[in-house]
Amino acid sequence: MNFINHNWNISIEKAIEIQQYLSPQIEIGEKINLCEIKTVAGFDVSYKNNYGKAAIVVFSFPEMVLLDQIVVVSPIIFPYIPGLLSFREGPIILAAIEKLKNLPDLLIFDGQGYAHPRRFGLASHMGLYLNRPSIGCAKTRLIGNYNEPGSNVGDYSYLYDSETLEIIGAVVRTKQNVKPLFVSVGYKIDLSDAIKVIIKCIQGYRLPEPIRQADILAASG
DNA sequence: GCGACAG
DNA sequence: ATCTTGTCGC
Repeated sequence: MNFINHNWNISIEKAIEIQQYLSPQIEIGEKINLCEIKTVAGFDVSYKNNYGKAAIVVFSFPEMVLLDQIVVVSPIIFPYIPGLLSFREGPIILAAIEKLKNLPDLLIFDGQGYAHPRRFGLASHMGLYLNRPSIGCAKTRLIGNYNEPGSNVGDYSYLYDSETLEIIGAVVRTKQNVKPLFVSVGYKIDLSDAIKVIIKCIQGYRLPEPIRQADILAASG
């Protein structure tokens, strides 16, 4: 077993080991400029019994015109363990990506990126694995402390590691009077740009459109 | 030991 | 994530 292309059918201990080994490789990824991004994709996975349904929805950027969508159903074996989500959803997400004709320029995931115990959440893992810029966009917090962000769309506060006080992400208001989103760097993008992209993807709802549409698609029949 | 804990 | 009805507010 090598490392970036590691096996997915592994033990919990091995999964943690892989995260610790791969996490440092996130910083060697050269950051991209937003002007290079022409397409963005949103990912989501729904569950039913022992099966998962992964959905990918691709939009042009920054125009936000729907370009493509994919759905894949497959058995899910790895359990849900906070901090190890990528080992549960990674396989089915990669299977769905294989059906895309073109890999989008930027990938947005429903979960954390850098705002993770080992700085290697779902978005970071997928971004590194696919060598593509990625962003973590979660509906709830996994780790970290923060103050409530302002009430206007676009307002945000920082998410800090509770022990080191390092900035690990941002808490972004994407809709007035609605709970904020937890945005963090995935791969090859800085936090400032990640926040900008998420805001540009907001089309009147709490969730950025790529994720919102993927949610709807994964939840459908 | 107790509480927290992405989806 | 998923199980679940009505209900308050913009």
